[in-house]
Amino acid sequence: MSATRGSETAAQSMPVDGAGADDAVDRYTVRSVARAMRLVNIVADGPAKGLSLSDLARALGTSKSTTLALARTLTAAGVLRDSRPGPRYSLGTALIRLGDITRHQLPLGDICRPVLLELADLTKMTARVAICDEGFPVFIERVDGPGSIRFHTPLGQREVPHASAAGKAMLATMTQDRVRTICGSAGLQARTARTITDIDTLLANLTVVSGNGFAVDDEEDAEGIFCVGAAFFGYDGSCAGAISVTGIKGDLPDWRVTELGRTVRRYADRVSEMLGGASYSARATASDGALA
Amino acid sequence: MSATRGSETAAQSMPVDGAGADDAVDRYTVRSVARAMRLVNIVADGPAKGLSLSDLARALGTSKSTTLALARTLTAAGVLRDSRPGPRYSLGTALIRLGDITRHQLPLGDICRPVLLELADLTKMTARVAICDEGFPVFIERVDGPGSIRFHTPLGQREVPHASAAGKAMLATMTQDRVRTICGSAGLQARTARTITDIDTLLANLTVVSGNGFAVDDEEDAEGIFCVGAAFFGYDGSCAGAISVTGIKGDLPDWRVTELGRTVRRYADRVSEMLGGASYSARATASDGALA
DNA sequence: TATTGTGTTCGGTAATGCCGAACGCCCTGC
DNA sequence: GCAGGGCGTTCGGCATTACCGAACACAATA
Repeated sequence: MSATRGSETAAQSMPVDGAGADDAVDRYTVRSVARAMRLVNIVADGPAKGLSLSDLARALGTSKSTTLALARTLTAAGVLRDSRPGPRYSLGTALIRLGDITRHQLPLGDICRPVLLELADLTKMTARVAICDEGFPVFIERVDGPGSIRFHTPLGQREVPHASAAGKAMLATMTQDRVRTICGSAGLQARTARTITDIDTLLANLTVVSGNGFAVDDEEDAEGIFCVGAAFFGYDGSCAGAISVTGIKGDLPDWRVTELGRTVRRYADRVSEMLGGASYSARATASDGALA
Repeated sequence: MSATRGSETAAQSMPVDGAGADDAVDRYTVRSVARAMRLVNIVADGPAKGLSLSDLARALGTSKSTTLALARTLTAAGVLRDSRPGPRYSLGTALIRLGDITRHQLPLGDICRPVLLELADLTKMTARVAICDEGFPVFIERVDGPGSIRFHTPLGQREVPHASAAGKAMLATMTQDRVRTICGSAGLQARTARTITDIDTLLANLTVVSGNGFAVDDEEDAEGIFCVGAAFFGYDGSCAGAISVTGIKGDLPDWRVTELGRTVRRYADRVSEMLGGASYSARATASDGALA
C-alpha cells in the first residue's frame, strides 16, 4: 500500500499523523526498528532464494536508499544474509541461533522434548507442543515421527484455537465466557468443510473434549490431516499448553482414535506432573471439568 | 561479521562516554536498528528468566527511556516478551518462528534432516550438520540420539574451525594457504589441553583427515567429548559443510572410531550426492585430496 | 541503441530518536 | 515512621539522524 506521504504535511502544527499507514506511531515506538522487523518478516514470507532490494523497498513502502540502510544493518547483525549473485537478501543464521536459544529459555521446551521424542516414536506421527498464549496455541517444538510425512507445521506463531486439536484441548479447560471471548476476537473462520464455525457447536464439542481429556481434529484444519491433542497444566492450575500428534486421516480406524487419545493424555499428564501441576485425571475428580 | 560475536555485551561494564561511541556509524547503518539487535543479543545471553529494563539499559549503554522505546517496539513485534511480574524482558516466540523458517529456507536443512535422523538413530549419538561460512562451521541442525546425554550445542553461531570435527573436516578440503588465512584470523585458541594450537601440527592432522575422509575431535573442544565429522560438497565442487556425531569419549574403543568415521563419511557422501556434488571417494580418486 | 531494470551514492531537511529530569511506586532498612 | 534507593513510566526539548529524491553506473532486455 506504499503510503506516499507528503500530501497532508502542510499543517505543521498538527501532531505527526503523516507517518503513513504502516505502523502505529506511539511515542514509545521506534519507527526504524519496527520497519526493520517488518522487513525481516517480509523476507521470511518470501521465497527461499531471497528477495532483491527493490522487492524489499516495494513491499516495505520505503525508498530504496532507506531500505538499503535497513537491510545493511540487519545483514551486519547476521539477521539477514547476502545471497549472491546480484545481492539478494535472505534470512541469516543469527535467527537460527536466537530461535534455538528461545526454545531453550522457555521452560517448556526442555521439559517437553523427551516426551515428544517418545510420543513420536510410539505413534509414528509428528508430535508437537504448544504453549497457551492468551488462549491461542503457539507451537514451540516439533518432533517428526520415524518415516512420517513432512507436514507444513510452522513454529512460533499463533494458530487459530478452534481448528486444531491442541487449541480445542486448551479451550476445553476454560470457562464458556472465556471461550466466547477468545473465539469472538479470533473469529471462527472455516479452514476446511469440516471446521466448526458455530460457537454453540464448538462449545458442545468442548464438553466432550473436557469429558474425554483429549481433543480430536478430524480434518478441521487441513484436508486429510488428523490430530489428537491433550492439555497440560502449570503449578497454578491453569492450562499451560497442550501436546498433540498429527498424521494422515486414512490411516486410523475409529477404535484407534480413543486409544491414541488416552496415550496423548497420559503423556500430557506427565508434562503436568513435571510442571508441578495437577494432571487431567486429578482435576477431573476434583471438579467436573472447567467447562461450566 | 557475524552477530554472535560472543563478546562482552553481557558484561555490565561498558565505557559509555556519552552517546554514539559504541557503534560504527557508517552512512548506511541505522543506529537504532543496530542497537535493537544488540538488545536482542543481550537478552539472549542473559538468564532464562529475563532481564529488567534497567539491566538492559545498563548493558546497552543507553538511557532507560531510549531502552524502553526499543524494548517496547521489539515486544510489539514479538521478538521480545514481557514476562511478568515486574516487567522482565525475555525472548519472544517470533524468534522461534523466524529461526524455524530460516532452517527451512536454507536448502541444506531439509536435505540433511532425514540423514541426521538416521545417523543419530544408528550411532546413538547427537548428529549435527554445519554449513561452511567463510571457512567457519556454523551448525544449523541438531538431532539428539535416543537416550543421548544433552550437550550444550548451540546452533546458528560460528564455531572455531580447528577444535571441532566438522571444522577440521572442512579445513581438510582447502588449500594450505586458505587454512593458514582462516586460522590466522580465528587464532588457534586452546579449548582443552588436547586442542591443537600449532598451525603445523594442525596441517599434519588435516593431511590425515584428508586421507581418511573423516575428522576426529578427541577431547579437543571439550573435556570428555568425542566427535567424528565428514565434509560434503556442493554442485560446484567446493565444500558446502560437514556433518558430525558427538558423544562421550569413554564409550568408544579405538576400532570403533574407524568404523564410525566410515559411517559418517558414507552419510556425508549421501548429502553430497543430493546436492549434486562429488562424494569424497569420487574426489579422492580424481585428485590426491585438496590439501596440497 | 533505447529502455527498463538493477544497486549504489550523496545533499539537504525536518522528522525523530534520544537524553535528562521528574514522577509515582514498591521495597529495604536505618 | 520516614529517608533511601531501586524500579518503570512520562514528558519537554534539542540536535541528531534517518529519511527521501535525484543522479549515477551497470546489466539485461527489446
